[in-house]
Amino acid sequence: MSDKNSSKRPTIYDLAELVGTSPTAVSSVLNGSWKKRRISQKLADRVLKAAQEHGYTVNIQASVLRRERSNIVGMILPKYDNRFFGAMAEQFESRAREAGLFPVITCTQRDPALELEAAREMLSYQVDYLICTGATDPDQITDLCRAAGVKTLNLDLPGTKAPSILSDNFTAARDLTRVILDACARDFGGGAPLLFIGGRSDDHNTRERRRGFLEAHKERGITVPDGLMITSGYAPEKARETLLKMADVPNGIFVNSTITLEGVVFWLRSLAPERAAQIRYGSFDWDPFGALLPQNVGMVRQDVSALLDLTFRTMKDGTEENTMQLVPCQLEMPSV
Amino acid sequence: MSDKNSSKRPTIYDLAELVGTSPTAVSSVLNGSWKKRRISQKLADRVLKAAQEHGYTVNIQASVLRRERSNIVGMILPKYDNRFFGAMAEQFESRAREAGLFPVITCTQRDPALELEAAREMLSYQVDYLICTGATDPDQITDLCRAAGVKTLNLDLPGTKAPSILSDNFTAARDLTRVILDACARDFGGGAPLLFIGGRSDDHNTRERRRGFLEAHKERGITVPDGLMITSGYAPEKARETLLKMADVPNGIFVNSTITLEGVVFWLRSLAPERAAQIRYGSFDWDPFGALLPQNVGMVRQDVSALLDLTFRTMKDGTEENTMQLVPCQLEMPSV
DNA sequence: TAGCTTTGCTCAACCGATGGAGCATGATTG
DNA sequence: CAATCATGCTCCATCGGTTGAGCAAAGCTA
Repeated sequence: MSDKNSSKRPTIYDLAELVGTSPTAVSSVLNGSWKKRRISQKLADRVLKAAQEHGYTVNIQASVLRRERSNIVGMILPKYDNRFFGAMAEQFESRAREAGLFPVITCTQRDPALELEAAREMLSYQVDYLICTGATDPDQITDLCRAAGVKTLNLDLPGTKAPSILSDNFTAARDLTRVILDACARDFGGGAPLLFIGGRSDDHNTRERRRGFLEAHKERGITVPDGLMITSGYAPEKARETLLKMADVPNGIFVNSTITLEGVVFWLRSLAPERAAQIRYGSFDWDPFGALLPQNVGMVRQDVSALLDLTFRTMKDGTEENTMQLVPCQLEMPSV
Repeated sequence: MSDKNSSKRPTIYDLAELVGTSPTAVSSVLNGSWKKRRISQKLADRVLKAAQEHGYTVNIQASVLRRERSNIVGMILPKYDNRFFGAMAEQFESRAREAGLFPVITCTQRDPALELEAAREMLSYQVDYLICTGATDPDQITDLCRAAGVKTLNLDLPGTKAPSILSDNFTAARDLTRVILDACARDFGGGAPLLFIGGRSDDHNTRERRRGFLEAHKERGITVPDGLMITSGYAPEKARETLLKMADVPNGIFVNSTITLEGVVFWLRSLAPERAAQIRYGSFDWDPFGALLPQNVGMVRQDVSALLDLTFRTMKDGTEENTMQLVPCQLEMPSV
């Protein structure tokens, strides 16, 4: 006993011996099933006291191995490098805990191979449910998990084989575009059409935002040439290089993510102040500092709470159908 | 067999039956110990093929339960809401994977109770090692883990009972303070002493930064009144309220984190442009957009790569001694 | 060809928690 | 007073993978 305590964690067997009872009794006291098992209050108290004193923590591996459900919920996330994903991670964790579940998050660097590997790892952990956030190829993950009897949900990017929950990209993009167009009209008496920069043309959100972008132009009878729709990735450097090489950058820019915005803003810094003053932009995705930059006229802020509310509700429902639920975004305007 | 496949994941027993061999052989092929166990290449190939075809993934719970080491490394992190912690999380994950370990990260909202709960949860997962990042009370966690035979390491905030790895807060703060003082001297011909805002006076990093701040003043023969050292937390709102209430805000401000900077910048926005133009600040912690705000004269960027290099090296060493290793920071100046 | 080594595999115990089945008591009922 | 029931516990198999021990067959040596 004492030698065990010295370096190893106590198990229910150690506690049972200490208290003078059976491992089963200890287990049932510690996992809360003791009333059903007709363990006396007196014994329960003694077990709890011993557990407390010896710093007992359940061995999840053993527990999960034996049970049918693990109560572990997994989330895969592309990155931790912006406020949206950061908030998703934080809120996912706290909601899961509230629901008595164990959250496990892993980040996949927007790499399809890593996404699959991460999904496999989650299956290894015996997750009961997997939330795929911003996955490049969510259907492949859904297939993998379904084969293992694990339900999945697509968050922020839709798939076709499991429920999807996403922001209403179209409407938000249209509204943001209107705001940028208005700002250009107000400050420069023109400036349309705008430039659309960032994202990938094969990604659903980018397509929806582009649709909203075009819709706002169409409303005003403006046509947008193909050369003004630049969707060659989210990377800041890409955006910056593109802008540097571009002969005629429009006055107004629709930036498709805060990560891309980094590149845009870097480019802006390289311009002569007079030229820079002739630029207005808005971005899809919110950042507290980005919101305060001088030429910024609006940012779309995704509603993380609402997205996760819906996510947990859908998870509890247990739906496996290919449904798509949209959540409105907030449009944040500079409070100048 | 077939009915098992329909909803459940295959186990080594299923594969053994499929291939016509023993579970032991399957296990050893799949975990790489088969050469030592003198399994033939031929059998190994057949097992691997079957595993591939049936989408086998190991049950980590079972595997870890039996082994002495779990290869799981835990990290607790206060928040995901800034670039520093985001980068720490991403790089920790990728380095752990490179080393063949399974990373598990959880965030604790700067809440001491949650920190303890998270540490307990990590023990439940049988982590081999726990990295406590920015923990409020790291020693308590070290005690808890040591009782369970698990080594810990304190990252970013030091403890007294386990190795600590942190940024050289003193030097970086002194250098940043010099930069702000220089900017004020250049732009306003004075402006000293500066205001120090953000952080907690009971937190080691804040104390070190304050020491560097005072040192830079002392070099120039400037004394700083107590009223200019405001360390009532990191929250943006606090900083903003404080500044709003303050009678005489100095021209130069040392902001102790990007989170606090949010409050400072918000306050700046509320000033008349002429007044705002009379302010210069620098911040401890880097943010790409924060770096571009007009009155910003410098940001301290912690060297995440170096911090994690050292962390993994210390982890491999297995030291348990109370040592403290410092990593220099980078000082990023606006590239105007 | 007996005796030894190597090759290629299987057996069975085990990790820690869980839950169905079961077994003494003591209390209650007809 | 025997039969029934409630109480308070214990026994044991089990989850899936790992590992030390062991065993049969083939190869090699003297």
